[in-house]
Amino acid sequence: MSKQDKREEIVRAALELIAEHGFHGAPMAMIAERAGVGAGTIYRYFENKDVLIAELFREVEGKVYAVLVEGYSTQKPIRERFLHLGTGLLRYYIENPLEFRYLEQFYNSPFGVAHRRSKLLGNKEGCYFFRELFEEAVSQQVMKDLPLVLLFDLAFGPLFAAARDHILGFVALEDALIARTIEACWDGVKR
Amino acid sequence: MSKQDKREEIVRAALELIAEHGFHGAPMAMIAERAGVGAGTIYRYFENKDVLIAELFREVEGKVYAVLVEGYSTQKPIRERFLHLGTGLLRYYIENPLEFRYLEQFYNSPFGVAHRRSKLLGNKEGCYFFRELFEEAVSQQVMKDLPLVLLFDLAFGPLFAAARDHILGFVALEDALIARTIEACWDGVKR
DNA sequence: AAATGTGGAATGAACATTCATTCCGAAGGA
DNA sequence: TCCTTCGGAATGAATGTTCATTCCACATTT
Repeated sequence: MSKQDKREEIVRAALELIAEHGFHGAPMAMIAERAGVGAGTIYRYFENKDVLIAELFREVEGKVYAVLVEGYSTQKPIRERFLHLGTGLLRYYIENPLEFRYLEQFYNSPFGVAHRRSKLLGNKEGCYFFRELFEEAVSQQVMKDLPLVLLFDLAFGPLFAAARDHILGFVALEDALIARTIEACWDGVKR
Repeated sequence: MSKQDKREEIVRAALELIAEHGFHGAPMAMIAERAGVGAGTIYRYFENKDVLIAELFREVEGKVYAVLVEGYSTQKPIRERFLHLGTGLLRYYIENPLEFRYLEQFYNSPFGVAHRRSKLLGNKEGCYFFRELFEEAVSQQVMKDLPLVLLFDLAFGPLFAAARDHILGFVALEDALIARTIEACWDGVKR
Protein backbone atom coordinates (compact mmCIF):
# COMPACT_ATOMS: atom_id res chain seq x y z
CA MET A 1 0.00 0.00 0.00
CA SER A 2 1.47 3.35 -1.02
CA LYS A 3 1.91 6.27 1.31
CA GLN A 4 -0.98 8.14 -0.27
CA ASP A 5 -3.24 5.09 -0.11
CA LYS A 6 -2.45 4.60 3.54
CA ARG A 7 -3.38 8.16 4.35
CA GLU A 8 -6.63 7.81 2.47
CA GLU A 9 -7.47 4.58 4.24
CA ILE A 10 -6.97 6.28 7.58
CA VAL A 11 -9.20 9.17 6.59
CA ARG A 12 -11.88 6.83 5.26
CA ALA A 13 -11.84 4.67 8.36
CA ALA A 14 -12.05 7.72 10.60
CA LEU A 15 -14.97 9.07 8.60
CA GLU A 16 -16.89 5.81 8.86
CA LEU A 17 -16.31 5.26 12.54
CA ILE A 18 -16.85 8.83 13.67
CA ALA A 19 -19.96 9.21 11.54
CA GLU A 20 -21.39 6.06 13.04
CA HIS A 21 -20.28 6.27 16.64
CA GLY A 22 -19.21 9.86 17.28
CA PHE A 23 -15.81 11.17 18.26
CA HIS A 24 -15.79 9.33 21.55
CA GLY A 25 -16.96 6.09 20.01
CA ALA A 26 -14.12 6.01 17.53
CA PRO A 27 -10.85 5.30 19.37
CA MET A 28 -7.63 5.65 17.46
CA ALA A 29 -6.97 1.93 17.83
CA MET A 30 -10.27 1.14 16.12
CA ILE A 31 -9.58 3.59 13.32
CA ALA A 32 -6.18 2.01 12.83
CA GLU A 33 -7.63 -1.46 12.70
CA ARG A 34 -10.27 -0.57 10.14
CA ALA A 35 -7.69 1.24 8.05
CA GLY A 36 -5.51 -1.86 8.14
CA VAL A 37 -2.69 0.03 9.76
CA GLY A 38 -0.83 0.05 13.05
CA ALA A 39 -2.03 2.40 15.73
CA GLY A 40 1.23 4.31 15.70
CA THR A 41 1.14 4.78 11.96
CA ILE A 42 -1.72 7.25 12.18
CA TYR A 43 0.62 9.61 14.01
CA ARG A 44 2.97 9.63 11.08
CA TYR A 45 0.23 11.27 9.03
CA PHE A 46 -1.62 13.32 11.64
CA GLU A 47 -0.09 15.03 14.61
CA ASN A 48 -2.95 13.95 16.88
CA LYS A 49 -6.62 13.10 16.86
CA ASP A 50 -7.77 16.72 16.76
CA VAL A 51 -5.74 17.37 13.65
CA LEU A 52 -7.19 14.28 12.02
CA ILE A 53 -10.70 15.46 12.85
CA ALA A 54 -10.07 18.95 11.49
CA GLU A 55 -8.43 17.64 8.33
CA LEU A 56 -11.32 15.27 7.73
CA PHE A 57 -13.71 18.16 8.03
CA ARG A 58 -11.76 20.19 5.47
CA GLU A 59 -11.88 17.32 3.02
CA VAL A 60 -15.61 16.78 3.38
CA GLU A 61 -16.29 20.50 3.15
CA GLY A 62 -14.23 20.68 -0.02
CA LYS A 63 -16.17 17.87 -1.66
CA VAL A 64 -19.47 19.53 -0.80
CA TYR A 65 -18.42 22.84 -2.29
CA ALA A 66 -17.23 21.11 -5.41
CA VAL A 67 -20.69 19.67 -5.93
CA LEU A 68 -22.39 22.99 -5.29
CA VAL A 69 -20.37 25.05 -7.78
CA GLU A 70 -21.40 22.71 -10.55
CA GLY A 71 -24.01 24.50 -12.59
CA TYR A 72 -24.12 27.48 -10.26
CA SER A 73 -24.16 30.88 -11.87
CA THR A 74 -24.58 34.30 -10.30
CA GLN A 75 -26.37 35.28 -13.49
CA LYS A 76 -29.43 33.18 -12.72
CA PRO A 77 -32.32 34.58 -10.70
CA ILE A 78 -32.01 34.49 -6.95
CA ARG A 79 -34.76 31.98 -6.30
CA GLU A 80 -33.31 29.60 -8.85
CA ARG A 81 -29.87 29.90 -7.29
CA PHE A 82 -31.32 29.23 -3.88
CA LEU A 83 -33.08 26.12 -5.09
CA HIS A 84 -29.93 24.95 -6.81
CA LEU A 85 -27.83 25.25 -3.67
CA GLY A 86 -30.52 23.85 -1.41
CA THR A 87 -31.35 20.78 -3.46
CA GLY A 88 -27.65 20.28 -4.18
CA LEU A 89 -26.86 20.25 -0.48
CA LEU A 90 -29.76 18.07 0.53
CA ARG A 91 -29.15 15.58 -2.25
CA TYR A 92 -25.48 15.40 -1.42
CA TYR A 93 -26.22 14.77 2.22
CA ILE A 94 -28.65 11.95 1.66
CA GLU A 95 -26.44 10.39 -0.98
CA ASN A 96 -23.47 10.58 1.34
CA PRO A 97 -24.89 9.79 4.75
CA LEU A 98 -21.50 9.09 6.27
CA GLU A 99 -20.24 12.53 5.38
CA PHE A 100 -23.45 14.12 6.57
CA ARG A 101 -23.34 12.40 9.90
CA TYR A 102 -19.72 13.35 10.24
CA LEU A 103 -20.58 16.98 9.64
CA GLU A 104 -23.30 16.77 12.26
CA GLN A 105 -20.84 15.40 14.78
CA PHE A 106 -18.41 18.12 13.89
CA TYR A 107 -20.84 21.01 14.07
CA ASN A 108 -22.19 19.80 17.40
CA SER A 109 -18.80 19.89 19.04
CA PRO A 110 -16.43 22.55 20.28
CA PHE A 111 -14.66 22.30 16.92
CA GLY A 112 -17.82 23.20 15.08
CA VAL A 113 -18.71 26.12 17.30
CA ALA A 114 -15.24 27.59 16.91
CA HIS A 115 -15.45 27.04 13.18
CA ARG A 116 -18.81 28.71 12.89
CA ARG A 117 -17.63 31.63 15.00
CA SER A 118 -14.58 32.29 12.86
CA LYS A 119 -16.68 32.00 9.72
CA LEU A 120 -19.38 34.42 10.81
CA LEU A 121 -17.23 36.99 12.55
CA GLY A 122 -13.98 36.83 10.68
CA ASN A 123 -14.61 37.17 6.95
CA LYS A 124 -13.27 33.80 5.92
CA GLU A 125 -13.91 32.54 2.43
CA GLY A 126 -16.08 29.48 2.11
CA CYS A 127 -19.77 29.93 2.74
CA TYR A 128 -19.14 32.36 -0.06
CA PHE A 129 -22.02 31.31 -2.24
CA PHE A 130 -24.41 31.56 0.57
CA ARG A 131 -23.33 34.85 2.05
CA GLU A 132 -23.20 36.53 -1.36
CA LEU A 133 -26.54 35.12 -2.45
CA PHE A 134 -28.32 36.00 0.77
CA GLU A 135 -26.91 39.51 0.96
CA GLU A 136 -27.95 40.19 -2.61
CA ALA A 137 -31.39 38.77 -1.91
CA VAL A 138 -31.87 40.98 1.12
CA SER A 139 -30.68 44.14 -0.61
CA GLN A 140 -33.02 43.43 -3.54
CA GLN A 141 -35.83 42.86 -1.06
CA VAL A 142 -36.60 39.38 -2.30
CA MET A 143 -35.69 37.89 1.09
CA LYS A 144 -37.01 39.01 4.45
CA ASP A 145 -35.13 41.82 6.13
CA LEU A 146 -33.66 39.67 8.90
CA PRO A 147 -30.10 39.25 10.14
CA LEU A 148 -28.11 37.04 7.84
CA VAL A 149 -27.62 34.46 10.54
CA LEU A 150 -31.35 34.02 11.00
CA LEU A 151 -31.88 33.64 7.27
CA PHE A 152 -29.27 30.90 7.30
CA ASP A 153 -31.10 29.25 10.16
CA LEU A 154 -34.40 29.42 8.32
CA ALA A 155 -32.92 27.98 5.17
CA PHE A 156 -30.54 25.35 6.50
CA GLY A 157 -32.15 24.37 9.76
CA PRO A 158 -34.91 22.40 8.03
CA LEU A 159 -32.46 21.11 5.48
CA PHE A 160 -30.22 19.54 8.09
CA ALA A 161 -33.17 18.23 10.03
CA ALA A 162 -34.69 16.67 6.93
CA ALA A 163 -31.42 15.03 5.93
CA ARG A 164 -31.09 13.56 9.40
CA ASP A 165 -34.62 12.23 9.40
CA HIS A 166 -34.13 10.66 6.00
CA ILE A 167 -30.91 8.97 7.06
CA LEU A 168 -32.48 7.70 10.28
CA GLY A 169 -35.32 6.29 8.22
CA PHE A 170 -38.07 8.56 9.52
CA VAL A 171 -38.97 9.74 6.03
CA ALA A 172 -38.08 8.64 2.51
CA LEU A 173 -36.90 11.68 0.61
CA GLU A 174 -37.28 10.91 -3.05
CA ASP A 175 -36.81 13.54 -5.74
CA ALA A 176 -40.23 15.17 -5.61
CA LEU A 177 -40.13 15.45 -1.86
CA ILE A 178 -36.66 16.97 -1.90
CA ALA A 179 -37.82 19.65 -4.31
CA ARG A 180 -40.89 20.44 -2.23
CA THR A 181 -38.83 20.60 0.94
CA ILE A 182 -36.40 23.11 -0.53
CA GLU A 183 -39.28 25.14 -1.89
CA ALA A 184 -40.72 25.23 1.59
CA CYS A 185 -37.37 26.49 2.86
CA TRP A 186 -37.60 29.21 0.27
CA ASP A 187 -41.07 30.13 1.50
CA GLY A 188 -39.51 30.63 4.90
CA VAL A 189 -36.91 33.13 3.79
CA LYS A 190 -38.65 34.85 0.89
CA ARG A 191 -40.36 38.15 1.43
CA MET B 1 -29.23 19.22 53.36
CA SER B 2 -32.32 17.04 52.97
CA LYS B 3 -32.53 14.02 50.75
CA GLN B 4 -34.66 15.86 48.24
CA ASP B 5 -32.31 18.82 48.20
CA LYS B 6 -29.38 16.57 47.58
CA ARG B 7 -31.04 14.98 44.64
CA GLU B 8 -31.87 18.36 43.21
CA GLU B 9 -28.33 19.57 43.69
CA ILE B 10 -27.04 16.58 41.75
CA VAL B 11 -29.48 17.19 38.93
CA ARG B 12 -28.65 20.88 38.79
CA ALA B 13 -24.91 20.24 38.77
CA ALA B 14 -25.30 17.65 36.03
CA LEU B 15 -27.39 20.03 33.95
CA GLU B 16 -24.84 22.81 34.23
CA LEU B 17 -21.82 20.71 33.48
CA ILE B 18 -23.31 18.65 30.68
CA ALA B 19 -24.84 21.70 29.03
CA GLU B 20 -21.50 23.44 29.12
CA HIS B 21 -19.09 20.62 28.37
CA GLY B 22 -21.11 17.75 26.93
CA PHE B 23 -21.63 14.27 28.31
CA HIS B 24 -17.98 13.38 28.00
CA GLY B 25 -16.79 16.62 29.51
CA ALA B 26 -18.80 16.14 32.68
CA PRO B 27 -17.29 13.29 34.70
CA MET B 28 -19.26 12.00 37.62
CA ALA B 29 -16.53 13.21 39.96
CA MET B 30 -16.97 16.75 38.68
CA ILE B 31 -20.75 16.57 38.98
CA ALA B 32 -20.38 15.33 42.54
CA GLU B 33 -17.98 18.12 43.43
CA ARG B 34 -20.25 20.84 42.06
CA ALA B 35 -23.25 19.31 43.80
CA GLY B 36 -21.31 19.31 47.06
CA VAL B 37 -21.67 15.55 47.59
CA GLY B 38 -19.41 12.57 47.48
CA ALA B 39 -18.89 10.75 44.20
CA GLY B 40 -20.56 7.63 45.48
CA THR B 41 -23.60 9.50 46.69
CA ILE B 42 -24.82 10.05 43.16
CA TYR B 43 -25.25 6.31 42.86
CA ARG B 44 -27.66 6.30 45.76
CA TYR B 45 -30.01 8.41 43.67
CA PHE B 46 -29.28 7.22 40.14
CA GLU B 47 -28.37 3.73 39.11
CA ASN B 48 -25.68 4.96 36.74
CA LYS B 49 -24.76 7.89 34.53
CA ASP B 50 -27.13 6.91 31.72
CA VAL B 51 -30.06 6.89 34.10
CA LEU B 52 -29.06 10.31 35.41
CA ILE B 53 -28.92 11.63 31.85
CA ALA B 54 -32.32 10.21 30.96
CA GLU B 55 -33.94 11.47 34.15
CA LEU B 56 -32.51 14.93 33.59
CA PHE B 57 -34.03 14.93 30.12
CA ARG B 58 -37.43 13.98 31.46
CA GLU B 59 -37.32 16.84 33.95
CA VAL B 60 -36.36 19.41 31.36
CA GLU B 61 -38.95 18.13 28.93
CA GLY B 62 -41.58 18.39 31.61
CA LYS B 63 -40.74 21.99 32.39
CA VAL B 64 -40.91 22.91 28.72
CA TYR B 65 -44.33 21.33 28.29
CA ALA B 66 -45.58 23.10 31.38
CA VAL B 67 -44.67 26.43 29.81
CA LEU B 68 -46.28 25.55 26.51
CA VAL B 69 -49.67 24.50 27.87
CA GLU B 70 -50.07 27.87 29.52
CA GLY B 71 -52.52 29.84 27.44
CA TYR B 72 -52.79 27.13 24.81
CA SER B 73 -56.26 26.32 23.56
CA THR B 74 -57.36 24.03 20.77
CA GLN B 75 -60.20 26.47 20.22
CA LYS B 76 -57.95 29.16 18.79
CA PRO B 77 -57.14 29.29 15.10
CA ILE B 78 -54.34 27.08 13.87
CA ARG B 79 -51.94 29.86 12.94
CA GLU B 80 -52.34 31.45 16.33
CA ARG B 81 -51.71 28.15 18.07
CA PHE B 82 -48.61 27.61 15.98
CA LEU B 83 -47.26 31.04 16.86
CA HIS B 84 -48.03 30.43 20.53
CA LEU B 85 -46.11 27.18 20.63
CA GLY B 86 -43.27 28.47 18.49
CA THR B 87 -42.63 31.67 20.39
CA GLY B 88 -43.15 29.86 23.67
CA LEU B 89 -40.50 27.32 22.77
CA LEU B 90 -38.01 29.82 21.41
CA ARG B 91 -38.43 32.17 24.35
CA TYR B 92 -38.05 29.36 26.80
CA TYR B 93 -34.88 28.18 25.14
CA ILE B 94 -33.18 31.54 25.09
CA GLU B 95 -34.26 32.29 28.64
CA ASN B 96 -32.95 28.91 29.80
CA PRO B 97 -29.79 28.43 27.81
CA LEU B 98 -28.52 25.68 30.07
CA GLU B 99 -31.59 23.59 29.48
CA PHE B 100 -31.48 24.29 25.77
CA ARG B 101 -27.88 23.27 25.44
CA TYR B 102 -28.60 20.17 27.46
CA LEU B 103 -31.41 19.25 25.08
CA GLU B 104 -29.07 19.77 22.15
CA GLN B 105 -26.53 17.44 23.69
CA PHE B 106 -29.24 14.92 24.35
CA TYR B 107 -30.81 14.99 20.91
CA ASN B 108 -27.43 14.70 19.24
CA SER B 109 -26.59 11.50 21.01
CA PRO B 110 -27.68 7.89 20.80
CA PHE B 111 -30.14 8.64 23.62
CA GLY B 112 -31.81 11.30 21.53
CA VAL B 113 -32.07 9.21 18.40
CA ALA B 114 -33.64 6.36 20.31
CA HIS B 115 -36.02 8.78 21.98
CA ARG B 116 -37.05 10.35 18.69
CA ARG B 117 -37.54 6.95 17.16
CA SER B 118 -39.82 5.73 19.90
CA LYS B 119 -41.78 8.97 19.78
CA LEU B 120 -42.35 8.95 16.04
CA LEU B 121 -43.00 5.26 15.56
CA GLY B 122 -44.56 4.23 18.80
CA ASN B 123 -47.46 6.48 19.66
CA LYS B 124 -46.09 7.90 22.87
CA GLU B 125 -47.78 10.83 24.49
CA GLY B 126 -45.85 14.06 24.69
CA CYS B 127 -45.29 15.94 21.49
CA TYR B 128 -49.04 15.81 21.72
CA PHE B 129 -49.67 19.46 21.03
CA PHE B 130 -47.52 19.37 18.01
CA ARG B 131 -48.74 16.21 16.43
CA GLU B 132 -52.38 17.10 16.97
CA LEU B 133 -51.94 20.64 15.73
CA PHE B 134 -50.00 19.67 12.65
CA GLU B 135 -52.34 16.84 11.69
CA GLU B 136 -55.33 19.12 12.00
CA ALA B 137 -53.55 21.78 9.96
CA VAL B 138 -52.77 19.35 7.17
CA SER B 139 -56.24 17.90 7.03
CA GLN B 140 -57.72 21.40 6.86
CA GLN B 141 -55.27 22.22 4.11
CA VAL B 142 -53.77 25.17 5.94
CA MET B 143 -50.36 23.48 6.06
CA LYS B 144 -48.52 21.97 3.13
CA ASP B 145 -49.32 18.38 2.32
CA LEU B 146 -46.00 16.98 3.44
CA PRO B 147 -45.11 14.12 5.78
CA LEU B 148 -45.51 15.16 9.39
CA VAL B 149 -41.83 14.67 10.05
CA LEU B 150 -40.87 17.14 7.36
CA LEU B 151 -43.31 19.71 8.69
CA PHE B 152 -41.67 19.33 12.09
CA ASP B 153 -38.29 19.84 10.48
CA LEU B 154 -39.47 22.96 8.69
CA ALA B 155 -40.95 24.41 11.84
CA PHE B 156 -38.44 23.42 14.49
CA GLY B 157 -35.23 23.21 12.51
CA PRO B 158 -34.94 27.01 12.26
CA LEU B 159 -36.16 27.41 15.80
CA PHE B 160 -33.41 25.27 17.23
CA ALA B 161 -30.82 26.86 15.00
CA ALA B 162 -31.92 30.35 15.99
CA ALA B 163 -31.85 29.54 19.67
CA ARG B 164 -28.34 28.17 19.32
CA ASP B 165 -27.12 31.22 17.44
CA HIS B 166 -28.63 33.51 20.02
CA ILE B 167 -26.99 31.65 22.87
CA LEU B 168 -23.64 31.59 21.11
CA GLY B 169 -23.94 35.33 20.62
CA PHE B 170 -24.27 35.32 16.84
CA VAL B 171 -27.55 37.22 16.94
CA ALA B 172 -29.48 39.10 19.62
CA LEU B 173 -33.03 37.79 19.61
CA GLU B 174 -35.17 40.43 21.23
CA ASP B 175 -38.95 40.24 21.21
CA ALA B 176 -39.65 41.65 17.77
CA LEU B 177 -37.07 39.39 16.18
CA ILE B 178 -38.45 36.33 17.91
CA ALA B 179 -41.91 37.05 16.58
CA ARG B 180 -40.64 37.58 13.07
CA THR B 181 -38.59 34.40 13.22
CA ILE B 182 -41.57 32.30 14.21
CA GLU B 183 -43.68 33.94 11.54
CA ALA B 184 -41.03 32.98 9.04
CA CYS B 185 -41.26 29.40 10.29
CA TRP B 186 -44.97 29.59 9.70
CA ASP B 187 -44.37 30.79 6.15
CA GLY B 188 -42.33 27.64 5.65
CA VAL B 189 -45.08 25.23 6.66
CA LYS B 190 -48.23 27.11 5.62
CA ARG B 191 -49.87 26.31 2.36
C1' DA C 1 -31.92 12.93 81.11
C1' DA C 2 -27.97 10.68 79.85
C1' DA C 3 -25.88 6.89 77.67
C1' DT C 4 -25.99 3.47 74.35
C1' DG C 5 -27.46 1.05 70.23
C1' DT C 6 -29.08 0.79 65.42
C1' DG C 7 -29.90 1.23 60.50
C1' DG C 8 -29.60 3.66 56.63
C1' DA C 9 -27.18 7.32 54.18
C1' DA C 10 -22.83 9.37 52.74
C1' DT C 11 -18.19 9.12 51.62
C1' DG C 12 -14.01 8.95 48.79
C1' DA C 13 -10.14 5.97 48.05
C1' DA C 14 -9.49 1.97 45.22
C1' DC C 15 -10.40 -0.68 41.02
C1' DA C 16 -10.99 -1.97 36.35
C1' DT C 17 -11.40 -0.21 32.02
C1' DT C 18 -10.65 2.73 28.14
C1' DC C 19 -8.08 5.82 25.42
C1' DA C 20 -4.59 8.90 23.16
C1' DT C 21 -0.03 8.87 22.59
C1' DT C 22 4.84 7.12 22.63
C1' DC C 23 8.54 4.13 21.71
C1' DC C 24 11.51 0.90 19.89
C1' DG C 25 12.51 -3.31 17.46
C1' DA C 26 11.44 -5.14 12.89
C1' DA C 27 10.69 -4.69 7.98
C1' DG C 28 11.66 -2.85 3.58
C1' DG C 29 13.66 -0.12 0.11
C1' DA C 30 17.87 2.33 -1.88
C1' DT D 1 24.56 -1.42 4.82
C1' DC D 2 21.98 2.54 6.02
C1' DC D 3 17.86 4.95 6.59
C1' DT D 4 13.09 5.59 6.50
C1' DT D 5 8.68 3.71 7.67
C1' DC D 6 5.75 0.69 10.16
C1' DG D 7 3.40 -1.87 13.78
C1' DG D 8 1.51 -2.82 18.01
C1' DA D 9 2.79 -3.50 22.77
C1' DA D 10 3.67 -0.33 26.56
C1' DT D 11 2.48 3.87 29.08
C1' DG D 12 0.14 6.96 31.81
C1' DA D 13 -3.81 9.75 32.35
C1' DA D 14 -8.77 9.87 32.87
C1' DT D 15 -13.27 7.94 33.99
C1' DG D 16 -17.37 5.20 35.65
C1' DT D 17 -18.37 2.40 39.30
C1' DT D 18 -17.86 -0.13 43.74
C1' DC D 19 -17.39 -0.97 48.54
C1' DA D 20 -15.52 -0.97 53.20
C1' DT D 21 -15.84 2.48 56.38
C1' DT D 22 -17.70 6.63 58.69
C1' DC D 23 -21.33 9.40 60.16
C1' DC D 24 -25.60 10.77 62.06
C1' DA D 25 -30.40 11.10 63.49
C1' DC D 26 -33.30 8.80 66.16
C1' DA D 27 -34.92 4.95 69.13
C1' DT D 28 -34.08 2.33 73.23
C1' DT D 29 -32.38 1.51 77.61
C1' DT D 30 -30.71 2.73 82.16
